[in-house]
Amino acid sequence: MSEPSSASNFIREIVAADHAAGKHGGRVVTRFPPEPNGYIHIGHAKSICLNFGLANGTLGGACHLRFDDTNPTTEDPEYVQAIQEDVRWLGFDWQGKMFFASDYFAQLHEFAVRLIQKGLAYVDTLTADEMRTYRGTLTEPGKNSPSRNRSLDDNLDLFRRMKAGEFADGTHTLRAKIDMASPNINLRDPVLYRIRHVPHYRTGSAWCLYPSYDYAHPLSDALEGITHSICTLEFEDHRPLYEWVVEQADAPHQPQQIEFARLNLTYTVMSKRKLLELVNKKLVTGWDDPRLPTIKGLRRRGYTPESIRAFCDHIGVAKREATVEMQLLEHFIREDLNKRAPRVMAVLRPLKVILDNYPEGQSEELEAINNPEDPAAGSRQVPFSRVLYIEQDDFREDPPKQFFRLAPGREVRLRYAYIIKCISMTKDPQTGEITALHCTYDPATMSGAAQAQRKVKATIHWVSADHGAKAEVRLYHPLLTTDLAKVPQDQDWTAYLNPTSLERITGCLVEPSLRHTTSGARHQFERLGYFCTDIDSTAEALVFNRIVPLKDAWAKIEKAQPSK
RNA sequence: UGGGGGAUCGUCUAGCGGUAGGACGCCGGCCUUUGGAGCCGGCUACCUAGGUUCGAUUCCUAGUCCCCCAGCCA
Repeated sequence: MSEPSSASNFIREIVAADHAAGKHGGRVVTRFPPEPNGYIHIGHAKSICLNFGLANGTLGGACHLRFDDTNPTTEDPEYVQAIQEDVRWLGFDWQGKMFFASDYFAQLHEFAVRLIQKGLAYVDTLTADEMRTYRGTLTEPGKNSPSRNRSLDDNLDLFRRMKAGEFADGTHTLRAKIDMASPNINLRDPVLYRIRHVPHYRTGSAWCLYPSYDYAHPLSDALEGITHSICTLEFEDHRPLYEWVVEQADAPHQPQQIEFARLNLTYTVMSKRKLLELVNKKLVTGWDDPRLPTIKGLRRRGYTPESIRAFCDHIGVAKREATVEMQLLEHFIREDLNKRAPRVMAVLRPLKVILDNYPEGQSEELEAINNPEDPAAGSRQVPFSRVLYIEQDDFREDPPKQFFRLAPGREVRLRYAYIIKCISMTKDPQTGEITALHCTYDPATMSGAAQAQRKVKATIHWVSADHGAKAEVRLYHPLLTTDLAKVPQDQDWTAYLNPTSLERITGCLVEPSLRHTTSGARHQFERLGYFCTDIDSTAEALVFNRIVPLKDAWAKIEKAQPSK
């Protein structure tokens, strides 16, 4: 597995230069600041790898995990728990540096009082609608609120009463006094505190006013001694506000905000709002639905943390908007699993094969290599007998050009076993569907035997009918039928959900060694792909998720062929 | 037509005045008891127009296009 390349990027360069110059006292402290209002996804993984990577690469560096829990109406401890699990599962350790913005509520409040005393904040009684009107537009300056020149004492008193719970939600806000005419709308007296008579999952009912992101975030960073506060592009024009807050509140330390482009992936959704919608509307089975790009989803699907880290290391960090092709993610899980996943044989869509010249009632154990990429993985025994199942796709009654597999009169090798020849087939008289193949096997061609050198064009996988275990296999296809960036905002994006994103195949047959597989185990089903035993799987009812198919040269050839 | 950002192969990304490189993808070939893996070769890019310079993807000027901002969300 390719280890973190620590490929350079503009942020790494800035941090390295600062570190070398002894800025921030030579320290490098970053943070991953999720809001606990949803599960994290691979876009967050990019940020996690960046932030932890930056800190880990520096002597004495640290990366904090900080929950940005300033909005109790949407946040939930379930998410706090899940996010911790996911960060840990990805392979990162915050070394005890786990914090909550809510830890700072008292200090944040003190900073607010100071801002009021400095004449830099005021209590406003405008309603939300009025405030919007007063804010102006992108091209017109805003107007000062009538509350803007309240006396210092009035402000202090009103703010005290806000905190004491004397006012209803929405009636008062604390606003920064900056510039209602600023061309940067974020500087038009942004709201610092709003009233919410809602209990907070951590602070209970201690507070009925909660700080806004623009106020809490920079001060939380400052309080923790964050040196480089890395966030996504949409916060770029909040930076002047970020700096204003830290400066004017006389915070102990000035962190540096740096923005980068968030990750987008083709044919999937990467917005918390949309993911929540999928979960709430039960359009997916949950946050861990294997079709989702959530960490929990990827994990259940069978992705390894190593593959996700390798992916994040290779996509780079820059400021231009980018949408990475899903194939790149798939590349990294294939690369990882090719080296470590044991091979087994499984037939997804079984076609019965009867070896007419193989003695009835007889069976033998054949040796099969566990992983040709890893000699240490050893080998196992696979039972062989007269009646087998092969993949329906591996037989064609009327084979097209370049089809090397089984067809009437043709020969093929059974993996780790004999060469067989198709003699005849039986069909369902009603439907015409092929129900079984009659073949003969050549005993001299046992895999590895001296006379086994005869060349055949294909080797196919199989499972012995009497020995195989039944299984359900779940195949996953892209969540969306289009790139959402192309869908107009006012359109219902769920119309572009792929109706066949989940394909459940029952009646699959897997080799007996898989009977005792445990959930989370990953195997390569030879010639098919990499599969992960699902948590739904039991000894009686095996369930596998396809993580990613193997590259399929034949599928490409077939697709390129003129349809006959 | 306010402000803030961004434009390099199909997709990501490097470049920091000196032959535009890598990865994925795609196309060939070799090899193969997985049409997998591996190996070899090829493919295609500097938004436009001027300027500075011996030399510009890089610096300057003027355009063009794309993204973000008018939540008491983050």
